[in-house]
Amino acid sequence: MARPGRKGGALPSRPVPSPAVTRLSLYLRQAELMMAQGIEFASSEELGRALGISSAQVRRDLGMFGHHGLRGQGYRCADLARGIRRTIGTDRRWPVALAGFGNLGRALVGYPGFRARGFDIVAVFDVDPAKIGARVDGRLVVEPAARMSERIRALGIQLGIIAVPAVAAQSVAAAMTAGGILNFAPTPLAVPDDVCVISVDLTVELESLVFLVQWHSQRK
Amino acid sequence: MARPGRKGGALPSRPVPSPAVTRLSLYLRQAELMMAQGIEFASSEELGRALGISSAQVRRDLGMFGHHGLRGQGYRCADLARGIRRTIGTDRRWPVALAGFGNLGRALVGYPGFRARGFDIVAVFDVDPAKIGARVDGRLVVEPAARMSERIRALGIQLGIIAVPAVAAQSVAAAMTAGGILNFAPTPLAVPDDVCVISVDLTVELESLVFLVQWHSQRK
DNA sequence: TAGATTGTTAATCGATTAACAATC
DNA sequence: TAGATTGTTAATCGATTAACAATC
Repeated sequence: MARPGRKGGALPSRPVPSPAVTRLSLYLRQAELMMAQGIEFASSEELGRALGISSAQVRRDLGMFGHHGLRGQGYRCADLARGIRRTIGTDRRWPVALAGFGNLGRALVGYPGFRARGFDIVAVFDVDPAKIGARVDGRLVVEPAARMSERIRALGIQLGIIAVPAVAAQSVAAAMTAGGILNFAPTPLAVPDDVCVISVDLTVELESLVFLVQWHSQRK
Repeated sequence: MARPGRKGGALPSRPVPSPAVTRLSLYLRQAELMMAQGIEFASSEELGRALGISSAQVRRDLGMFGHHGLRGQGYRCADLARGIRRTIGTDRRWPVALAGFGNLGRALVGYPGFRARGFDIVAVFDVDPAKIGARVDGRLVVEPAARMSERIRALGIQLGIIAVPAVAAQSVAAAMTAGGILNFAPTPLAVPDDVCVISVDLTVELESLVFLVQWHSQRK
């Protein structure tokens, strides 16, 4: 989603098959959690309660993607998790390229949630000569941004993360010839039609929060 | 959204007055950018084109919050920026508390976009004795998480950021007695009715991206 | 069977778009 | 004035909710 947003606001990317996709990730996580707790079946009511989503919404979302439960019993957590992974496409691992090895880039390389969910950052790029050649996580080396396009092709990478300053983001995006880009730069990105962009804009989120806090306190 | 922010999916938080709020931040940034370029007036068409939003949407969004243009001329960038800041509540600075001084926490403290937009991280907390007492950014010291609640009250802080592991997030949220929480932990948060939560879930975003990439390539 | 819960329909709600009269 | 662009209406589109028959 380019959620102009939720999420984030990317420029040309395609129409999203609805917010249901985002919730699919939440159902997956919840199903995994319940499995780990030894729970075999979860009803739409239980899944929804844990996530703050109505049971009708849960059933509709899951049905929409062909994930079925058993009447009277609910959804088998193991099947549901496996099924959602297949729907999302994370029933295999995805190599990821990262552009920008600043504070945020460093945090993303070390983010445990990515690896645990099937994403491996396998290449890191920066323009800063002082960073190029630096060891990353003990297993990678920061490469020059000028090589990015070539390396992405060579490694068969389809996903990229942009964690560079806003002024550099557009040119980095142009060189990031991947199928999908997760953009953390606070700027809209113009990309070819066949590239999907999801933007995560930290300042926008914090500003939305401030608005909510004020709006909420005024209405009391 | 509690974006779900969008974004994300937070548990009890109130209904959001629509995605228009998120776009307000984008209009603000664009208006500031245009001002910096010496542009006095911007039409809804120009604002929209720069952001990938239709001109009708721009006019409706701005009108909804009482921001008016001049027929035949467009919106005066300076007035628009000032007006949106007032609507959002960022016509003043906001002190922010940060819980969790791991990789992500460190990146957020140094994130230039926050400071530039009126947010000052004025207190940082962690449970790890090895981190407590550490200098942050040359101007702060990591404080013990046990003191968080008390310190937030003493400093009059209304905004908090949670950047701790998922297992710890719920208890941290309970101690974070702020009006609004920006949650980076990949877990739903249950908070009192008068606390707003926006969740930013990095894994969910990357999973949505993978789904989009696949969906997009299948439809060709 | 009785009890529980799905899958799906119809109704509602909300957000977006198209169009154009108003007006600077 | 003529040209441009807003503000707003009505139409459309999409997502959510409520309800319940189907069925395990």
